[in-house]
Order: sequence, then C-alpha cells, then structure tokens
Amino acid sequence: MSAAARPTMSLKHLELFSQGAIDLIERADLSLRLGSGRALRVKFGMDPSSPDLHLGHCVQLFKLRALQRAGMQIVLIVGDSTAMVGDPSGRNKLRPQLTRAEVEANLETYISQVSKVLDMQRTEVHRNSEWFDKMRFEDVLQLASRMTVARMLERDTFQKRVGDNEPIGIHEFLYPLMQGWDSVMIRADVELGGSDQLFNLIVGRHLQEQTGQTPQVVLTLPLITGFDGRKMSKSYDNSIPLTDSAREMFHKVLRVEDKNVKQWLELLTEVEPAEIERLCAGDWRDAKDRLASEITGFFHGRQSLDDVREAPSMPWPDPTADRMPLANLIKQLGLSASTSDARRAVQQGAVTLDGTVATDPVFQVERARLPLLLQLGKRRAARILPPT
RNA sequence: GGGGAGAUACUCAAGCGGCCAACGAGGUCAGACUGUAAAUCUGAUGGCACAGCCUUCGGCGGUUCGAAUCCGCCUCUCCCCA
Repeated sequence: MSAAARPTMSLKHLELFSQGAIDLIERADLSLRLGSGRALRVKFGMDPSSPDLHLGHCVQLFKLRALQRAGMQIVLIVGDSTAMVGDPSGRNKLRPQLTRAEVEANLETYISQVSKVLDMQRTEVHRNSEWFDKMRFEDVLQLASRMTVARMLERDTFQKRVGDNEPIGIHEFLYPLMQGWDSVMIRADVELGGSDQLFNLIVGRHLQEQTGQTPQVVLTLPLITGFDGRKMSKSYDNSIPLTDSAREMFHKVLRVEDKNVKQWLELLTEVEPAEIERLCAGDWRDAKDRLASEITGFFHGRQSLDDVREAPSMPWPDPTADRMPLANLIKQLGLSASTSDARRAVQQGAVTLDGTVATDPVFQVERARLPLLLQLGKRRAARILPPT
C-alpha cells in the first residue's frame, strides 16, 4: 500500500502501467520517466456528453485507481469545451452538439460517479474550457495549422464517412487538436484512453513535440463490449450505467458473454490474478456470479448484494389511495418506463404478486394487502411497504 | 453558383390520399427452454386509471370530408458540375 514512487520501484510500476494495455507508446520512454522517481502526471479526459458513466469508462478508471495508489498524479480533464464539439471517433454520423447548459448538468454527475473509483482529494481536475475559453480566433487558427487535412482524413472513421456519403463537420477536425492541446496545457507525462482513442492521443504527442515538450506516453486499454458485441457505448444502448440499481447492474453483468468474463474480471475488478485463473477454470456460473458480485459490490456496497437477491423495499407510492390499478402501481414504483409498458408486461404474464402471476392490468391492488412482493420479469422487483 | 437526390419511431428501412400508431430487419422488454448465461422458439415494443381517447412521419402554412402521402415556403444532408 506504499504510495511513494521510488526509483527502485520503477520496474514494478512499468508492469502496473502496461498490464492489460493494447498500445504503449513508447515503453522505453515510460521506463525512463519512471526512473526519475517523480510522480508522473497521468492524464485522462472525459467528455460530459451524456449524463452517466458506464462500465466501459471504468476500464480506464480502474487503471487510474491502481496508478493513483502507486503514487501517480492523476489529472482528470473534464472536456466541457470538447463535449460541445463531439468526438468523431467511431462515429459514422455527425454528433449533435451539446449546449453549455447540458454540459454543465452532465459534468456534476460525472464527478460524483468518478469519485466512486478515484480519490478525488488526490486528483487534479481541470475543465478544458479553462484554456479554450480564453483562445481568440487567431489562436484557434494557429492550433488548426498544426495539422493537415490529409493527416486527419487518414482516420478510418472519417474515411468510412466519406465512403458512406455521411457528413463531416469542419469542427470535427478540431476535436483531436483540442484533446491534444489539453495535454500541452497540463504537461501530461502519460495519457490514458480506450483503444479507439489512439489517434487523438497521438495528436497530443505531436502537439507537445511542436511546442517544445517531451511527447507524452500513450497508453490504450481494451474496449469492452456490450450485450450486442459492439463497443459498450451509451449511444448503442448496450451499456451498463453506474446509475443502475444494484439489482439491474448485477443482472446485466451476468449477461456478459462467457468469453469476456476473464477480461472483465481483469479490467473491472480488483480480484487477484491467481484467483481469476482459478475462477475461469471452474464453472461459468460461479465465475459470473463472482464477477457480478465484485462489480455490483464495488459500486453499491457489499450490503447491496442482499438487495440483489431480495427485492428492494419501496413504500406505497400514493399514500392517499387505498387501492391502485396494477399497471399504474408498477409505473409509479418506477419499475417501468410508462403505464403502457407496465400494462404490456402484465398482459404477457411477466408480473407476479407474492409469487402469483397477475395478468389483469387494471387489477386493483389493495393497500390493506401490504406488504406485498411484486416482481416484473427476472430483473425488476419491489417489496411494497405501507406508507410511513 | 448550377443541376440531381433525400429527411419516417432507439437504429436501418417500407409506405406515396382513407384499410396507418404506420410493413420488415436489428435492438430492447417479456414468456418457454437454460447456467438468473449464450443459442433457439414465441409474443410485445408512442402515451394515457386503455374495448376509448390523445400526440407522432424534418419545420411552418395550404388543398381535401380525410394527408406520412398532394401543393408552397423554410431548415438540414448527400451526390455531380464550377
């Protein structure tokens, strides 16, 4: 648990950095910097472009957590300016630009979610509007002149869009430059990102070199996939948001494909490597259960695991009503997105009351019957208690 | 600047005056089966205290008993030429 970075530890640290990495550019350079014995400035940027973080982001965050514990200085960049541009990485479409108000709203939830993984007391946080808001057009032009269009168009994502007759906004070319400029401004030693970020990270090296800094070490980590096998992403709707209830999170994690269980254990938990080997050699059920328990326990606390197997308690939603139609009750408990949705679930036999299937959406649930166990499918349930 | 094509629900994509809350596919949700998995089969998939009503087909107006479908203007995108 020693947090001091001493030269003698540099080899161990090198291992810590490179574990699980896809790209490490340049390894020798990292080794050299570690040898200096100082706390390296490790940059990680996130755009508050959607309100919630999900497990995909956590691959990076867990690595940062380990590095932070090893005494590295984590520098978190909240991309409030870049969020208004939208990262074109992996995008086959023009991303809608966010307004400043939307970005502000997302930013707050981000920080609180990151604090579950990182010690924010020891984390340096910057918004990139700190420097971008001060730039004049002249400065923007100068930054833009540091990169060529040909170089930009090398990116597969842009190539693909050109091929598919999809629009590319000029402002999208600015995105990698902005991200790279962040590195210059905070004098990053290392920048961490998903493997799809390689191009952007390399631009950071390029810009640092041009401005007389030593280019940062670039470290990319694997992207984990969502339910559908594609990169886990909010926009593909295949992600596991950190805001999920313990129950939702647990069950979604259980749906991970068998072949990814090991990777998730390595990237998203702090289970010892030897233990991971042991788990993966055994029954998948146990490995998955452990994985889901680790992840859910980490974000919601160990005691939440009881709630996963038991239904969480919720009060009767409308204290003034003596009875409510089943569908409306489900909606008001927040177990379904809409009343119509609840009705459909009921009609399809997905809902049980105290273990008995209820198929009538307008069935009147009496308040006098409380407490009552209501289950909707396998993943949603509530123990309804009388109002206090 | 000139010419052509297009904008439909989470995504892709049919529909081209009433039978349209809108074919189909993917996704998602649920049921069966299972390992609370995957695969497979089945059903559902705008909202509403729901046999009815309300709001949707880029936007605003118009024609019509009736418009996603016809007309006008606007916004946005792609392609070809300059």
